[in-house]
Amino acid sequence: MSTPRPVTDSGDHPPSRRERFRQATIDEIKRTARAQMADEGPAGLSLRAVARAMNITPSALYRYFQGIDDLITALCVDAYNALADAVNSSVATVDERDPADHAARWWAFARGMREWAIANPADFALIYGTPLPGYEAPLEDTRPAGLRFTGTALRILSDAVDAGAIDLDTALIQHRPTISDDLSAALDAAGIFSDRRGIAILLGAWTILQGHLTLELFGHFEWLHIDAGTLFDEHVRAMMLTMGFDHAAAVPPRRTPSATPPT
Amino acid sequence: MSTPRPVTDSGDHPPSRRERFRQATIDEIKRTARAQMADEGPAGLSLRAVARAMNITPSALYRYFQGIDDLITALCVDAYNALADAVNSSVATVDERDPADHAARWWAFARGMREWAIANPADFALIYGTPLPGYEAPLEDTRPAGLRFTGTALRILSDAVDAGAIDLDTALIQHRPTISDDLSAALDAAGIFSDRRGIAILLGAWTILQGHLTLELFGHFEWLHIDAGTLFDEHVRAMMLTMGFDHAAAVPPRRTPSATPPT
DNA sequence: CTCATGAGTTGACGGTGTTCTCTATCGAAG
DNA sequence: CTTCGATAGAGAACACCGTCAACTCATGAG
Repeated sequence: MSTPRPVTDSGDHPPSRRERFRQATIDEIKRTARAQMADEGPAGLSLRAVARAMNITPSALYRYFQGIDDLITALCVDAYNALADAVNSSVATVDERDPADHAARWWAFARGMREWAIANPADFALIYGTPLPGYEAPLEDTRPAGLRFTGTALRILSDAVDAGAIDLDTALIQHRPTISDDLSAALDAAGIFSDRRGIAILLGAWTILQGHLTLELFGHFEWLHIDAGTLFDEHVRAMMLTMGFDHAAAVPPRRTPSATPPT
Repeated sequence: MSTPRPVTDSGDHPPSRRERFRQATIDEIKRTARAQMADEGPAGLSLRAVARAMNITPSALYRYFQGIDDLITALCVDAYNALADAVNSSVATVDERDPADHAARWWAFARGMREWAIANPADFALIYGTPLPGYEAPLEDTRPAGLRFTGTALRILSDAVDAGAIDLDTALIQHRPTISDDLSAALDAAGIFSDRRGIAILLGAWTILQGHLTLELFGHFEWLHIDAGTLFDEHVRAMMLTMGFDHAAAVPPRRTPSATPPT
């Protein structure tokens, strides 16, 4: 489906000299594009500017990407993976201390997401902000990477429910959403969330994270001169109470003092 | 500050023939620009395309707007005002039935916002989505319109607290955010929310609305094949419980059956 | 009637994504 | 070591974009 891209590799046994150079160029293009995106947002990305920064002709980029849409897709996949890596490593530091502290795992997940978003605002905007004008993400390339993040959240919540750290009956969210048969079958196969209320809880949590991060990163808290970090913690705390977490009252201390992220 | 724009009006007593024509042209430009924005999002707006649609030269537009940024600012202000009008009229229909039903007022506010956002996704993205690449909104023009919306929410919540429909002590959000002295003074002058917990409650509600609407409008619920309308109601319901509303258990019937908005 | 002011056009500049044609180099096969 | 196909890149062109300067022409006020 997406293979008409000009590629060198026929077999994949040893990365030949040419293929290594090719991969290095692809990496440099993506790196340059990300740097440019960081300056003026995802919509400010420009093939010609990337080429200029690399001392290369714009048309030369077409040896590596079919066009700017293809480059954007690659950046989207990288961003999804980077976000998933960030939250996974954040949760992992809890796991190696006490894998049974499910509330701490969720805190690590939420804070890990925020820290990644603040460190990489352009990537966050790319995947969770306004869709780019003429661009439609090819889901067959993008979805797997995107589901890694969702999967981590799903696993944390599912584990918490199984361990009794979340009591679905005391959760304020009691909705059982109707979901597609595909997803339903996938969940049953994975043996998680046979109680559909978990889906609603996950969606509610996602909504709050998305809401806070878009408001914060897109500058809507600035005129309030409010401490966004503390506010985020309060949102997570309230969210955990509505989710049915048992011990959510205590906000764990923050690793980094509440510094305003550089805008 | 923003008056070097070429304007005709010296006095404002009778709108002269010229000024009427001028205003009509301005309206047509904004209408054309909004139609174009609706097609391919805020970042897809193009002065030349607007001029083309109006059978006019691009440079002619500079008689009416200093540049594309100035046009964007005008569209932002219009969007803020349209949103405020939408939620105000939505709340007004409740008020003329029973102004003391504070839960119903909040429901009307929330649903009014969603209905407006679904009907005008480009305008929503313009003011609450990813900031446009080179554009920085001039706050002195934009803020007053933006505050109309905030003010409506503030008033509904304040009234609800005063009437006892919201019990701040039972709210899950107990945070008292530190806010700027300006805002603090303004609140005191208006005699609302001397209890700062109300601010946190307002911010929490705003976060959920923003989160749900960006997720829904930017297409992140599509692969779930979920009923976004029902999900929204559940989010509002849970939100009202965390806010300390007393009778939030019942979701009021929807006026429009949950039809998927045209994408 | 005069004439400044407004609306509008024309043409240019530098920027953008994209495509086509051409050249030089690399790497492997003979 | 030579040959030759594949690859990387250059260059020019096209249509689009925002913006500006100079110019024309009609309007409306004195």
